[in-house]
Amino acid sequence: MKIDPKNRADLSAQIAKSIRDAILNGEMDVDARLPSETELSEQFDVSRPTVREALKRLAAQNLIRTRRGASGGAFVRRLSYEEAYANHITTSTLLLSMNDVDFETACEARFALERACAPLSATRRTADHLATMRAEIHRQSQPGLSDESFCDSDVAFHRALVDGAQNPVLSYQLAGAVEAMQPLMNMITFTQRNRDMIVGLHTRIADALEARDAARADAALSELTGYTLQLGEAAMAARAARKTP
Amino acid sequence: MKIDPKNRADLSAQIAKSIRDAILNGEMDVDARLPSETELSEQFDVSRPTVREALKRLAAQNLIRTRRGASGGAFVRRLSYEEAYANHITTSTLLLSMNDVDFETACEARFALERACAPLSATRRTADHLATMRAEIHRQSQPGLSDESFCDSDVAFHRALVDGAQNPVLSYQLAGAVEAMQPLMNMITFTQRNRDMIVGLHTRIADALEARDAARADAALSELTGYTLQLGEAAMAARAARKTP
DNA sequence: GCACTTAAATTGTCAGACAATTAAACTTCG
DNA sequence: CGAAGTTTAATTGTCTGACAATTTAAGTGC
Repeated sequence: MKIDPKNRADLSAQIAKSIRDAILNGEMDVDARLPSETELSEQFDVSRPTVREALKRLAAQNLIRTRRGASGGAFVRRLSYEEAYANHITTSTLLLSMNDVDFETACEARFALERACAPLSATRRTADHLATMRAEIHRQSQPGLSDESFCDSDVAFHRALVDGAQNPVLSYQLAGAVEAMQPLMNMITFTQRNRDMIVGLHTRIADALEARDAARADAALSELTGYTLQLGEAAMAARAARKTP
Repeated sequence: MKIDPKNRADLSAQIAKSIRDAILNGEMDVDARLPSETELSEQFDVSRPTVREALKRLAAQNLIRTRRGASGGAFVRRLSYEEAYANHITTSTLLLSMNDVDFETACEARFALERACAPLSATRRTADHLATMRAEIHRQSQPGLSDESFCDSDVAFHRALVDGAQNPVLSYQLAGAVEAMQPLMNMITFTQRNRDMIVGLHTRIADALEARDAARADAALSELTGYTLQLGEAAMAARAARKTP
């Protein structure tokens, strides 16, 4: 396949990179079998544990899967949407939490992207998408719902909105923005008045999509953006005040 | 830290998951040191190679970094934007290529997201962003430029547009959509007439952003969307015709 | 007090072995 | 001959023990 320079530093990382590049460059098709660990160790002139560490790196990125037994081995794996979603969401969440992204920035990004989906969703949403949105609105209206469940439902509502655009690439990119916001949203305490307001806006969005009215959907989303921003800033201010009284 | 159930299957994956969850749940702060490999192997009651495979999985996801020597070890790593970008882009590219996403879908997603950035970029773009865009426009006008270089420049132009929104979260999410399109764009042969048309639209976008005119920017982007779609479909049709003559 | 040496801790790598799993080849019996 | 069961070979998963490389800290001599 490919060899390493004389550089004897971080062998497993080098080997992993070498194989990863081969996959990314399309030199290996989906479901192609990699050489066995023993063969790889001979090819790269390293020990089997080192090869194994390299393969585990690739497995961690969902690039390969392994099977034991005769005619087993490591195989190039088709990256599914579901896995990519999950990966994207954890990375986005981590990125936001580790880099102290402020609520305003995350919120702005999320709603800007959602508004990009709205016109497409107005055209293409199915009855299923609408039903999901209505169901989530109903759930959000239940009294005694915890803040966390309210947020969950909020995410589900917006996910349905985005999925309504019927563009998997869009859904994939949006998932990162919408889901990664959740930890930040969870810091907010939603009073009954807040919830009523949000439910009202959600209803307006659903109504607009039902009527296939992109402009009205956009207007409601715009209002929701402003309102969420307002709630978030109040929550952040309260939080800051508690920390330095 | 945390232990495994009696389940003796895929030990290294289990251990990796256990540690990853601890990091994601915020149980370990950035730069916190994990126990040494020997300690971990005792804690989880497995051998050191198994622990090492688990750690390599985490390293592959940029969750930890390791240092040799006394007071070395594995440390929780702050995920930087640059790394997350790179990760996001390779995943997006792989996802598109492995799942045979058609040009239309990818293109639609990309421009929908870009149009979401345009209004913000019109408000916030700096002279630097404008300068980058102008420079790339100039580069695109050079005669004798290869198709690949033209695409590179196109990506750089659009990246500047997105960065102009001054929202790192937005830039991060957009990077996946814009860069992942490149392999698809590279299938297109850009004639001089195509290029003139695109350069013209780019100029209109840059002019609009310079004038901080969101509506004009949006209009130009909309036209560019249609034109790119048209080029792409022609290229895909030609490609299909070549395959089955 | 400062430069140098030594020691200790830790990851990186290696070699060889055995267990677990799987598919194919082989054998046996109806 | 065919089918069911058995053996065998290939491959990954794990373990043990060892040594090398690297880095920090402690000690030592002047």
